[in-house]
Amino acid sequence: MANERPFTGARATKSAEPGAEPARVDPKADKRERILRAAVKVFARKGFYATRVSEIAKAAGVADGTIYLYFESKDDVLVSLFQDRIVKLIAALEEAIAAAGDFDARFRRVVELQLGLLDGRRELAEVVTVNLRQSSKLLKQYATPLFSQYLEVVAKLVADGQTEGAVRADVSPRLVARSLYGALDGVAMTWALGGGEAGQLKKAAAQVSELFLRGLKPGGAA
Amino acid sequence: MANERPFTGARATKSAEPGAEPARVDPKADKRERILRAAVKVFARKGFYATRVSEIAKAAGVADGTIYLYFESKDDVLVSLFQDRIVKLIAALEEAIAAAGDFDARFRRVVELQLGLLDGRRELAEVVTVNLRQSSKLLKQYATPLFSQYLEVVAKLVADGQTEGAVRADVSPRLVARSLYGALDGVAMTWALGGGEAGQLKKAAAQVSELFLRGLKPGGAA
Amino acid sequence: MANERPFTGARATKSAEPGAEPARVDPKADKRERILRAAVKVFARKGFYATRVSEIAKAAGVADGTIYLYFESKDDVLVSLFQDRIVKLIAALEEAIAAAGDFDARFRRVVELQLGLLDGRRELAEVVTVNLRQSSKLLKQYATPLFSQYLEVVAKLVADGQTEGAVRADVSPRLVARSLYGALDGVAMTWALGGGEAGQLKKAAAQVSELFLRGLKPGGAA
Amino acid sequence: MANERPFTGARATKSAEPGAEPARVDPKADKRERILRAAVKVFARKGFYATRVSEIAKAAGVADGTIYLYFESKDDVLVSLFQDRIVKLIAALEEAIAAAGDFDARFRRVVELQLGLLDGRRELAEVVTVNLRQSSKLLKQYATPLFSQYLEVVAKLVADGQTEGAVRADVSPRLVARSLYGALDGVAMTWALGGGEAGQLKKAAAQVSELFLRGLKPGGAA
DNA sequence: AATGAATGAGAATTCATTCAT
DNA sequence: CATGAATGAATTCTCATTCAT
Repeated sequence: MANERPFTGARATKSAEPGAEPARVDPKADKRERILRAAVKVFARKGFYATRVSEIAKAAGVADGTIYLYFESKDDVLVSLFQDRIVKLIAALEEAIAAAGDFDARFRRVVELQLGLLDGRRELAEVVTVNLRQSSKLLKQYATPLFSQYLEVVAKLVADGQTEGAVRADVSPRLVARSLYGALDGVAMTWALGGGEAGQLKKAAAQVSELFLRGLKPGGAA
Repeated sequence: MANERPFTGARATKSAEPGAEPARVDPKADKRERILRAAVKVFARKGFYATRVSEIAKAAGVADGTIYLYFESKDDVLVSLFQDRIVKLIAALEEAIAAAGDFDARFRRVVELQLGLLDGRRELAEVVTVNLRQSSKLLKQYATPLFSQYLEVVAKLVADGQTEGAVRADVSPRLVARSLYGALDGVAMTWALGGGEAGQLKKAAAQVSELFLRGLKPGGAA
Repeated sequence: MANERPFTGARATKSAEPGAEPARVDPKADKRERILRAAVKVFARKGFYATRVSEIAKAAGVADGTIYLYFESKDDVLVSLFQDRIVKLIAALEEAIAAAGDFDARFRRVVELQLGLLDGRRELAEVVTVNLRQSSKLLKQYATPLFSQYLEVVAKLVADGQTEGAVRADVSPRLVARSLYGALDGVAMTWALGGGEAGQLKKAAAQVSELFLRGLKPGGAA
Repeated sequence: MANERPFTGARATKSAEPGAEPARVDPKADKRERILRAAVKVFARKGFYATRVSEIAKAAGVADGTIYLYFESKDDVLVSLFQDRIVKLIAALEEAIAAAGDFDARFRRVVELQLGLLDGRRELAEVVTVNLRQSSKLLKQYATPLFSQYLEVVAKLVADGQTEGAVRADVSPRLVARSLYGALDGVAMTWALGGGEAGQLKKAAAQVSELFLRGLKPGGAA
């Protein structure tokens, strides 16, 4: 029961990223990935707490003890899942925002990106929308900073939209970010808990984008 | 080893409230309430899984065993929390929607209602937005039907708005309901995990309403 | 919550003894045996229900959890004790009966065998005569088939005696088997609950054999 | 958890036998009987340990707490069952033995008496042969003296038979008593755990008597 | 006497984690 | 690196018993 580990990016993971592009996945990263992928499957089916470490091990085709060569603890598996994902997501969002286009185009890309990453991956979506809230440790210790960073990126986009005149001045960018996060999370969760049919999230993305963009447009009181 | 209890409103609680206003809280309901209130406090602080039944008992000022006179299990405490709340919420929403006013007014009331019920109750908000997703049993067995009912109510409101011509015909009412739920949930969660300062949720409600109402208004492509 | 396991010889034990003489006790069987032997001691002293699993573990020199690597439950420890014993007993009885000799000789061997296996093992005798009746599960689920098999073996011996003319035709072999079982059980129980002095059971065996053999002999109404 | 109470006939039972013949059962004794009768039913069905005090109460049609007005504890219910029964049995045996007749007649009456008291009462027979061995307290604290007394009565009968010349001199009366007890117990137990069909025990009694009487008869080595 | 709600000690079992091989 | 047997702390829930009514 290792407790109160302050947030740092470093963890048990011994895969000492040897710089360079990860063109060639080394066997270690390979096994780590295999474990994470197995964890997603099992978490989605049984929830974080009901999942036994031995089940993850079995699903990954490794021995129980092997999990601990790549992760500090069961919690750490979930934390890693979260971090791997959100770090990549933030990077992708920043890239999408940095690319050419007006506010609407950038906003649409942001929405599409987030739902697109989950479309066709029902299990991952369930883990992201449900299971990530199941570890108190993750929530209270690791999630906040990265989550705030995520919100900042979106809030920045909206604020820039205001500067450009593409967004009403009387909305709080941060609140829009929180609402958008929530809307996308809610849409993905209901999708995952329902059938999780491929393609539907992409379609939903267009509607959500439209809804928010119209909602943010200047002029004409509601 | 009573398992797989199909969803029914009935639970361990033996207090068969015979309608009428709860003018005179019978001691039983009183104790049940005390336990639920204590559970909210502890769940919010430690999360559902990290919460010990004995902690709830202590916080409620009863013996451990007493919990089991009113609830079937620890899970059932959370389930009850959820049910008590969502049943009341749905009723309140239906009332709010049935009251006079155009679509905009009704929509605003729906939003205000939901955030208003949480404003000033940080702990409850945290339980509702975070902890309710922590019991797999709740999620997979109890939540779905009631949650669907909730979505239906909101979707119906939107669909009626379309009939009235107050809402664009090209949005899916159900998707709007899912988005709105998510947005409100996201706003409440970030509020609760942040300070949870009283009054802020109410203010947020106005902005979220505005955002959605504008987003739903017919005419002028985004 | 694995329940209602139908009777099979297979249990938690993973040690698949591949026949052969146990010349080389594998560590697993070794530990299982250690646990069973410890259980006999503790059951005899405190009774099945008053015995704590932790007491068995302590007496066996293993951790509490280790018990569960070899047995499904506390009940299963008793069940295993019973099965291991009665299976061996039945085999030994069949062997004793198959060996040369007239009915009297075979009957005497059967009696000596049963009391001989307990003589000098007071604790085991107490467990067999008293504690085995303490688990309802054992009694109602596992014991019956094997116990019936035991009765059959003895009844068969008596029936064959009738064929040979060594036993009165007007007794029910099955009833004789039930009576003999009871008599031996009663003698062993009173012996165990009294001092359990070594050698006494053997002596009792001769008298009990004599009593039954004379009782079964044809001719001369009682 | 009242412990180590030395054996005395007195227990919680407040029904202060008011001398006189129990011609008119007072309501108190009535309720005590009701509870005992209910206990027999439940013990037979579920075993002593698996039986809940509340189940006995329910079966007896009284409140849980009422049990404790008539008995000190759950153990005491079983102990009382045992004592009530064995005291009456011993008295009846002594009476049967005191009555006119030769050894054979008296022996037959003794056997008939014991099996006759159980014939047609399957549940009682199960309780007597199985459940009475389930309370360590009963076994180790209360049963021994009364059980010894029972054995003495039978042993005395056999010893007297030897004096009369009706029984071989080379048998131990005490061992015969132990064997007979066991045989009757075994017959009754197998009867109870099997169907427990009425009438069969009486028939068995004749055969068991015959078996033992022939076995005890002097003359002609086995 | 009778009730039954409340108590709280108690115990079987689970399972994350370790570490000898 | 990998394994998986062993550990033992930790926790839910049960149920005999009490006692205010």
